[in-house]
Amino acid sequence: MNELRSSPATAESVAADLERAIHEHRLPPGTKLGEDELGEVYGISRTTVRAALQSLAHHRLVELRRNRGAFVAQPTVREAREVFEARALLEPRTARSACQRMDADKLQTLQDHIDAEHAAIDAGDAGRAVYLSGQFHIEIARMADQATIEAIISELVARSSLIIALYWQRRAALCESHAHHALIDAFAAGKDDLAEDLMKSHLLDLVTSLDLRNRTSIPGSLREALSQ
Amino acid sequence: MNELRSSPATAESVAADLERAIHEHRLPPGTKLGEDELGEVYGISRTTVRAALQSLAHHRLVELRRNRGAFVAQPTVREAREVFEARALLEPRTARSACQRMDADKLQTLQDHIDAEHAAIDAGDAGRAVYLSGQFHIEIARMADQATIEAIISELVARSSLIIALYWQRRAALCESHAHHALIDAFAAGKDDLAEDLMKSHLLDLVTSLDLRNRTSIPGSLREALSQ
DNA sequence: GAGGACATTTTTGTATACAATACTGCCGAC
DNA sequence: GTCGGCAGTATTGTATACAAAAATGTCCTC
Repeated sequence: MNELRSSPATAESVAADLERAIHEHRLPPGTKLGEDELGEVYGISRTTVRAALQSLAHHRLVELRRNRGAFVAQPTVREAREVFEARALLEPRTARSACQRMDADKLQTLQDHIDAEHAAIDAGDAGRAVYLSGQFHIEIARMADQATIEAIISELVARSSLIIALYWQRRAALCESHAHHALIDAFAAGKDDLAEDLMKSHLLDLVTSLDLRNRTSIPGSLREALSQ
Repeated sequence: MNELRSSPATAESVAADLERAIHEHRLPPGTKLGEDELGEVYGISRTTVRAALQSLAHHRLVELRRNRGAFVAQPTVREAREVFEARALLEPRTARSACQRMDADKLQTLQDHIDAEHAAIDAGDAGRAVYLSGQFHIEIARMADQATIEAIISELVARSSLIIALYWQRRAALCESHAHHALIDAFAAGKDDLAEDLMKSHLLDLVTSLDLRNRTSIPGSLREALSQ
């Protein structure tokens, strides 16, 4: 995406670029992220690449194996459950707070998000739709005016994106935006109790839409290659 | 602490060492962490030091200012409130889960923690007492068998340690261990509702024991120097 | 022909050298 | 006397070079 930017890429910009690529499933779980390769792509040295990879590793988006290199993380079934457990503790109450601080501008921002989501779905860009769907949750946390919780949710949303890439069973791609619509309605009506409940059940729906049976899709990329 | 270890220090060990030093308030908020200086102390190059500092920066324990260097973080009053807001969302429910999975071994582990805490207090080592007090909370999260939530709480506890260093008003140093005792009792009795409530009020007590008035102790070290 | 050991190659881990940026002290002008 | 600019110094940011580890491919032995 940024191969030919004028100023040299920084560790932060590379990390952001990679994070987005992972988010949008252009870099699927298990992908090897070679340092030389990335350095060549972005026109920077391995030093800077390593800084970016370390940053992503701290967010659990890439796994760093000693003397082996960096790989796009492959959350286990257990991790998947845990991430949504954590989100279930944080997001409903955060949605309530956001509802209490809602105003016309914020409502419009959320509406724009949903519109962009729909546009991505219509364009057949599922990866981008997932990304935007996650951003919707982060935006709500931001509106709750809790920067710390927002940062935590951002991380969990990013990991959720990986989880969706691994465990999503394509049944109804549109159920999500319906839930998001309902949330906006609750926000607009100022019904904070409802917003909290909607978020709670929305997250529950998300988990149940995943295929988290204890099959062996956990470990390395070899299993995936064998199953093809 | 590790100046004369046989094998060379790794980025991880340096990060752990620094984290502990920050935890125990041996490195107070605002302390400059020069790369050359640290490299000399641990007998490693700046490359490794930088990796450790970046790791700590991701956990918000140190602040990285571009072309300025690394400093032990100085959470603002706002951040302090936010950190405890997040803990209030996560820890009570986690204490409940831990209670439901409690057994004799785990109870003993928690009791040992408290004993160590008391020993540190008796020895006048307040820094270590704060560290152990934090570990108590992390241990509970671990017992809830939620690695993801445990990691989040670990980060919040570490930041809480900085907040305590900055905003703690020394009144009753022993109120904490009393709350921890009460929690153990609830665990032993298997009263998960009580455990959840106790954790909730314990966190509330912690916040109220801080001096979070909007005084100007926020920004750089200059303000602190002026007030002395 | 199969298995294991060794050498090769590739890739990461670490240190060092250079460049860029910000800070400190000095000097001159107003 | 104070303010503004300028040079020197120190520290971080980045790149490159070297060392170590792991993976792979080849060859020899059984």
